[in-house]
Amino acid sequence: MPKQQPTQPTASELDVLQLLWDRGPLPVKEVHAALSQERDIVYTTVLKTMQVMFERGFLTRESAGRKHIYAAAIAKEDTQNSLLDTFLNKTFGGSAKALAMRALGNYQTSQQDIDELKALIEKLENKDQ
Amino acid sequence: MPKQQPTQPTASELDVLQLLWDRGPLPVKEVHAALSQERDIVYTTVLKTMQVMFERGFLTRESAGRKHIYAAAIAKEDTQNSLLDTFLNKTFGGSAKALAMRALGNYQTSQQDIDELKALIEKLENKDQ
DNA sequence: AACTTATTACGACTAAACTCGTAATAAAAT
DNA sequence: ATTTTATTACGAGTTTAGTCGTAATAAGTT
Repeated sequence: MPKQQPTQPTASELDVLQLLWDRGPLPVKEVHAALSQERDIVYTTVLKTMQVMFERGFLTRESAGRKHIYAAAIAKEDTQNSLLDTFLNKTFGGSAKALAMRALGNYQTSQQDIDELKALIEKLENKDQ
Repeated sequence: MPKQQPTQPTASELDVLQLLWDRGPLPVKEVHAALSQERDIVYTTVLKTMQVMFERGFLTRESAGRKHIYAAAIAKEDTQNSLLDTFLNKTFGGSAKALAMRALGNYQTSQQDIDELKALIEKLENKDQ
């Protein structure tokens, strides 16, 4: 089901994508500002990363005066699905159930989370038969 | 909850670990034989990988005549938990529920899987209150 | 003991991701 | 028009993982 992109974004590319998915198109300056709050990183490093991502087709951009405004060119869900597929196979031998149960068992779940999960399971159960 | 190991195994180190977790302690020769069925890989590449893993503390070994028998030194569940934690944060913004639902939605689930999930959710619900 | 073979040890090469410094460019300000 | 400033472009260095070839070692064989 998950659509495999030609190549997957790397870890630091994913950092950039998360930002653009969250906040919409941004110039390099703002991406740098945001990432700087998390870790030490120089402006040109972010710039270079985003230029490479543009070449790789992960970002689009448009000129606004002297600067470029970059936007995510790949969908958040598709990208997550692709990464999930890889991770699932490498680490959990492809067992979605094992992964799901571990995730739920290891972390807090609110009552609302539980309700959503119940609804999903209901749906899966009906789909099956 | 997931115990963070000093460092995490890389992709090809994980291949070795999966084998040792499945089949118990093995000499390099057998690990190479098994991995060769999946992809082209030279004996000394596997040897080197396992030597590095030994230095990193991921494997133990004991001498048996001229050869070494290697065993996994880190537990499967702990390792999966650690990798899951990293992946969850990087790719799903730390939302275990989002990850679980996506995994379940994207892949086939048997009736037995569903039953196990229901049981887990039941348990979570009771734990919460 | 010399020879063959199985295995390990070691070092070097490659590729990818990441990083940053410097140069070039283009806009804005004087 | 010249200077300053913001931004991009480019290239090179670093690190990590992965790969493999060759040399060394130790066991088994003749």
